[in-house]
Amino acid sequence: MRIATWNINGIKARLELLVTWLSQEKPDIVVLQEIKSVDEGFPRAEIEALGYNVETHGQKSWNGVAILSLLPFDEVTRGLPGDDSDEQARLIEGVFSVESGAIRVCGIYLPNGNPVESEKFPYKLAWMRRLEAYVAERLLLEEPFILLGDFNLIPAPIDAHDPKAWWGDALYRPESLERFRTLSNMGMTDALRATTSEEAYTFWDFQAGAWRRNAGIRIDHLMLSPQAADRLDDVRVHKDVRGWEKPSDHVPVEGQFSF
DNA sequence: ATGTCCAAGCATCTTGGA
Repeated sequence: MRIATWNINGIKARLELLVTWLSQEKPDIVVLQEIKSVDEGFPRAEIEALGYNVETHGQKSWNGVAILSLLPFDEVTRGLPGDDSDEQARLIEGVFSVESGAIRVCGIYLPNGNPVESEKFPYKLAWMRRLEAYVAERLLLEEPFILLGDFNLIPAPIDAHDPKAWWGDALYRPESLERFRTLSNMGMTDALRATTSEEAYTFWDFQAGAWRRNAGIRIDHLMLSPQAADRLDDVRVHKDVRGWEKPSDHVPVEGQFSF
């Protein structure tokens, strides 16, 4: 089974790109971030035409997440618990049946957190604390649980072309990395790093010729419960998609599993 | 030095967000 994450940066502007990629790759499950659309505005018919079941958790203008799946959904959960005043659409989870039982796939768009001096940075850290509580509950289920998406976090120096330039940014500073490490310490495995110690960027800014200079960062991750990590075969970053017509600034990252 | 792109609105540019 192939399970992918992709920050699409606007579903309406990228529909053609997404349809091309889905038709070519036919992944089983895809989580999308930054759909920048309300649920009613999501172009579900075009994606359903490719055989996908579609569940969205959108909002106007910003954020918004979705799951596309060739398998039918057994359950869908929208939103991260822990703060009733939080109206940002950043989490959607689906449960699917496979031969060995159930798998749980949770797509997230973790807050960017910049500028660090603004209220956005404490919101990011608080969101990550809430995510830890959520993950702790999921781990108790002892099922294959795949937490994937745009984490807006650079885990280590190898994950940036110019780590010194990023140090201090909300994506790469001690408070953020401490929260990310906590997820690891709880038992969630960084799938890409379980398969390679090579550079593997997933984002290249639209600005400053970042793609041309390969000035990328790795911020899109698959984090796996032990039961999911046991079934991981490989991880593939679809780097070539960044060079396609009218690309997103992120590329798809795909985990291959023996489910 | 700055370089880009998307969504939305009392709109055809401006603004906020990344």
